Amino acid sequence: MRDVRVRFAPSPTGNLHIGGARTALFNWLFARHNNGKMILRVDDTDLERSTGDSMKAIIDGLKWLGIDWDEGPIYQSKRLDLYKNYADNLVKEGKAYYCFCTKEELDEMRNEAQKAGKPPMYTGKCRNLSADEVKKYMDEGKKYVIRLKVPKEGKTIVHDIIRGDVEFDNSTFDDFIIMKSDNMPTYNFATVIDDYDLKISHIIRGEEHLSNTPKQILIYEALGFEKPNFAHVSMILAPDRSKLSKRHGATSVQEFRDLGYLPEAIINYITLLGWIPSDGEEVFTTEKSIKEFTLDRVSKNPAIYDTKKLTWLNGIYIRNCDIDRLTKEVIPFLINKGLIGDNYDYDYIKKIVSAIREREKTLNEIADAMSYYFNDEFDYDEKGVKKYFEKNGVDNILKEAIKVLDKVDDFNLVETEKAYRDLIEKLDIKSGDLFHPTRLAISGRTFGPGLFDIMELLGKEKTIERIKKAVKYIENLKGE
RNA sequence: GGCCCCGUGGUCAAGUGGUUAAGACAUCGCCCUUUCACGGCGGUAACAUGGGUUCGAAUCCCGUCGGGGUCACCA
Repeated sequence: MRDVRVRFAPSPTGNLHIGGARTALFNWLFARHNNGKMILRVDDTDLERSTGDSMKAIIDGLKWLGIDWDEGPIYQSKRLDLYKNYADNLVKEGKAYYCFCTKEELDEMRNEAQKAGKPPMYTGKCRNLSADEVKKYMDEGKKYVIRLKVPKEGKTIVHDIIRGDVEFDNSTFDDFIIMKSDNMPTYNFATVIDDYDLKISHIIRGEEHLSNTPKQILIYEALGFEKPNFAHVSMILAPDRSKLSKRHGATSVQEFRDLGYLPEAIINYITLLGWIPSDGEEVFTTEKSIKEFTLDRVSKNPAIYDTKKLTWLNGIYIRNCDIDRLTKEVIPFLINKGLIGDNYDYDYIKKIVSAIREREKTLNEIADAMSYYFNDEFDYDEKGVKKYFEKNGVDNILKEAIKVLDKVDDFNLVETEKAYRDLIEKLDIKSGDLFHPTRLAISGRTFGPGLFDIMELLGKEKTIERIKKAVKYIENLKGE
């Protein structure tokens, strides 16, 4: 087998969506598995729609995910001479020809074909123009494109690693354009030339390109190039089985990042959309997928992405994440929510993160769950109030709690718990009668880390202050 | 519309002629527990459909239906 060289070739017309990310990932896994090279190429021959911002977004997205490349980015727009030369040669060899048809003429052709109930194909009007005619039109300065002479008979077969052989009848293709009138190559033409020029061994791309592949093969054959191997990965669909778009919520890796997902969780998840290790274990490192990744194990079915599973995976990665890294990841979310400013106490935040992380699934959720550590003004959970604060005698229990907590000198997890346990015994109440209202008083919530963890983190002063405030609140409730 | 791809529970997904049709997420119930989460145990739930081939089909063939893609001087 020749050296493995693969490429990811986005067109810079938007950000990196999860489908593109998965295509990049599968290329990358394949390259790394085979000790091959990964090449990043930018298919920017559409001058109208290509933007630098979008390219930057795609590169950022890839880097953030940890997908790197060995060569590139290579911009097609900077290699125009290459395409032009090959196109001119094809014309010289009689394998392609100049076409001077105008947009209006083409539209008319299409309309007539439609009327006749035939597919809207180019009729080959300029296919047999004489040299004189060509010269005449050229001299007149008429705009032209270059079309490939497609054989009218025979079949073109795509040998696809994932799908097997796929046959196409050549009669279903017309003489398609390879060079546009602005001297830019069309996608199919530029792709073939670059893939050849860059010595790409395996073209791994989305299924939407499968129908284009026979055309590309026709170009390979006209040019006399050796063909690469093809593998078309199924598409990722929205939950309603339609094509992914903005209305389906987060679809780009940037959006998932802003929602608080970790890159390794996203990588793990999108790998799972079409591939699974031989042991069936669904949580795995990239080392493992690199080691095991082969194309013949890639699924043919289109996949619908399910954020629930992504979220579950993210929770696992959050729980296993290095605490310093996790803290650093959470801080921007905290700042964003206005919970902390630029001068923050890193060690304090780290302690809170470590108390909270195991019950949250995204960085965003962690930041939300941390609010009461920084913010004294919070509302009590409504259901919690009904359940715990409106119970007879809670105010007295909490008053007793204040007294015992006040006597705790070393205000830590062990000592506060000891004080509480003693109080429960003394008052002869159930632990929940004290724990639940206290939790609500100091955090406003009915769930969260262990009660004494919260107390220790909050410190004596704030803990007691908040319980006092809750007592007042409860007395107010009774007064009404 | 022509051509092409795909069709196993709500979702991902094992399975390649003989299985009680795995597993994971989600969902439901129970257990653990000061709460929530984690974890553990258990439940509900699938071979799109009709014909073949075969002793025997989720697995092979054909039709139908459904979904998707593509047919541009977009990529």
